[in-house]
Amino acid sequence: MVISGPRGTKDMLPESSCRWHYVEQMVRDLCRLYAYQEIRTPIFEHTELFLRGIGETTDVVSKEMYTFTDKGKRSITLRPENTASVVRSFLENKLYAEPQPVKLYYMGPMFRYDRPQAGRLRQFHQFGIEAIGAAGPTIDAEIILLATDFFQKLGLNELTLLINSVGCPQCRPIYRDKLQAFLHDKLDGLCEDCQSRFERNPMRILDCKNENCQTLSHGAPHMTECLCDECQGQFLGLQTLLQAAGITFTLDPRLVRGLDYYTKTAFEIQYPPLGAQSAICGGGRYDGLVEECGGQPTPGIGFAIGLERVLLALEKQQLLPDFKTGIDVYIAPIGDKGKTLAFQLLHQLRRSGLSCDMDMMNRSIKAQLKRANKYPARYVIIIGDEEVDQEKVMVKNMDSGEQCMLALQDVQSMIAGEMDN
RNA sequence: GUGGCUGUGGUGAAGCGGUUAACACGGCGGAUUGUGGUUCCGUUAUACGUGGGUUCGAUCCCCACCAGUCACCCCA
Repeated sequence: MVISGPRGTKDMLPESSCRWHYVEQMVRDLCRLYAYQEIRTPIFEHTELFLRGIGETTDVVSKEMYTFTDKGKRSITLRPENTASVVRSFLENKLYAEPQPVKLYYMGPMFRYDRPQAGRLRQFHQFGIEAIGAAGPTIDAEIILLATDFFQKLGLNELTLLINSVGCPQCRPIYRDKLQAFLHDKLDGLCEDCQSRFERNPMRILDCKNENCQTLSHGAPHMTECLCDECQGQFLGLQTLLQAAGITFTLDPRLVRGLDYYTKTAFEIQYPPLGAQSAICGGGRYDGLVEECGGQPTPGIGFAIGLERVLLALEKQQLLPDFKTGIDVYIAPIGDKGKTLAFQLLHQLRRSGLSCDMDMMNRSIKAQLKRANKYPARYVIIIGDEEVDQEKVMVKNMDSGEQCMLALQDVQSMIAGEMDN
């Protein structure tokens, strides 16, 4: 019986890993452009970090974490997202002592115990940005721009940018009260989910897809109508900057992020053709998180992009380039005498920087040429008894079909020379 | 976690109570003597997701489980 991989995980086979390299390279180039540096935090953390950082009542923490007890009886959790870890690392490594803001990016696997679906895996990969230490709307705008730039560079259009403000500890409670007051006498008409949301997170009720709930919540006050001066300033400032940068966005008063730590700016980028998993990027400000994790009050903002979803979108739009699998030289020995020489030549050519392979299957010359063609290989070097005796090899150009006998020591320079043209 | 749909070889797929379980692609080999990409020929493969049940008999019917998928939930 063959053992299968765990549910919700995926192997990245050679063809797909080329795609990952492509996207990852884009990430690295872009982050360099925007002056963000890579941080790599552990894949597991003390469970406590996520409980405190993300919030115990959130779905992610309450039902989606991979938590286990290690041999030292510590409660350990595979990271479901990376912001809490980055903030932990920021504090632990005293990055607050470095020039502010600290601009970091990360890429790597995250884990959530969810029911798998296309675009939703239990081990999935995110590229994320965290800018810690700056409060104003400029950094918010920069981060949103970085995200939209990323998608644009990949050629991805048809994206929707939604922005909202979720307020701060000053104004959110006031709004919450107002909203609850509005919904109070409608409570019985709401769906089961929404009834439980009423206490836990009433803002989510506005987001419910249930028709009845939609009707009942119609006319409810919006967070953005209740923002305090500071939050209002931040929100308007961001919009001005985005407009100045020529970014089109949609104000979505119902946009709420799922993690407790978000304050003020919240945004999401969607790619609608992906269906239910259309959220391809989500982010926002988390001004209270650093303090929550035991540091000085420090503002921060970040986003995370789901790379599997990006890849799905690129596939759908046929935006993935052809990745070359070809090699420079395939060496085809005929007979035992040729093999040793072939192996020597293989090694020598590789050391000179040419990508090479040779037959290891004892195939006929014909089959070897077929193999070389499949790579495809630009040159095939044939080494039979004749060649060995004459200390020469046959070099065949697979594009033109031309071939010539060359002395061993001339092979590398001949190929290198031709390839330069 | 809830509900719907699906599950045949490496891949795409026919068959739907009794079949040597098609076909295509791929893989491998060959079409004389040491030469590829097209074509032709041959060959290959532990294929009916797993476990029960109904039946004389199950790939086909029923149940459970597993997995995928879609939607919900949530989110990237």
